[in-house]
Amino acid sequence: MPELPEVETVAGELRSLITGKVIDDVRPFWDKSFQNKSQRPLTGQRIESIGRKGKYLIFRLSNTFLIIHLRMTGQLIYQTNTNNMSENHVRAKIYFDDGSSLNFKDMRKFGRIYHVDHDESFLEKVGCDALDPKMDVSTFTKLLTLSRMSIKAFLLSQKYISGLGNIYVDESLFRAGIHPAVSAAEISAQSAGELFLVLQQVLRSAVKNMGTTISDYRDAFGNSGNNQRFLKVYGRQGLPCNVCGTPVKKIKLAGRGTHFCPMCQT
DNA sequence: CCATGTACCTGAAGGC
DNA sequence: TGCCTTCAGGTACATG
Repeated sequence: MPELPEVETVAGELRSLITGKVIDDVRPFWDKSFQNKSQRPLTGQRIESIGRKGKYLIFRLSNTFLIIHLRMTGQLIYQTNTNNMSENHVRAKIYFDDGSSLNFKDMRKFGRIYHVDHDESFLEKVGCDALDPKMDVSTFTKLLTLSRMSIKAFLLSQKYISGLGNIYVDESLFRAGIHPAVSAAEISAQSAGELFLVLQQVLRSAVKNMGTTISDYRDAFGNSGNNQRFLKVYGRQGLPCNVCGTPVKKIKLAGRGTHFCPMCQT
């Protein structure tokens, strides 16, 4: 489920909801969902700030960090005594000393909460975030030349540039007019530059739309996103391309369902 | 280096 | 109604 825009939406909401709160307890209900890699106690630590790198959420605490990846179906729902929330699929709960809590719901149990001493070493293999100012046109263009993978696989791999997933890769390649099977290194500098601008535009407008909900994604209040209304190829297989009318094709590439217009993307 | 398959999980949807 | 297969926003790991 969640890619950069969805994680960014949740991060922004949690920033105003739980920054400054003090953790009373973290309780897992599915053991694998919470991985404690620190000797230090969580109880009594304050949430100092909330950040994000790629699809990872980073809670900076007084002494340690909580790092959360939602994988396919993870949700972080904020709960107070005044709102009621279904307890279905709750895999872990973070309790605060004011009685409120953050609920980690995850139907498929792929998501993880890590408690670690250092965030940077834990995330060192994750590439620069796609919306980080350090990622610019010339950096992106140079990165492409490093790999002969298909551009689809390149963008999905989180080690060069992070935050993109299956939906936004397909949407960006469509808007840039690039066939998903083209090898990254053989894309011209000119068209790599265009791709980068399109990529950022697609991500930014998805953030404005509070993310894309296909089925499971919900924000911290349990609400769906709105960006699914603006998808041009993802999930539109068999329907006419809204630029040229050719039916949108769906193939398997890099192990994932891949949607594209065979006419517009070369 | 790269592509492919499998594993991790649950549930929805489609074919028969 | 039920049974079976396939698929799903992600990633780690094994195998040629």
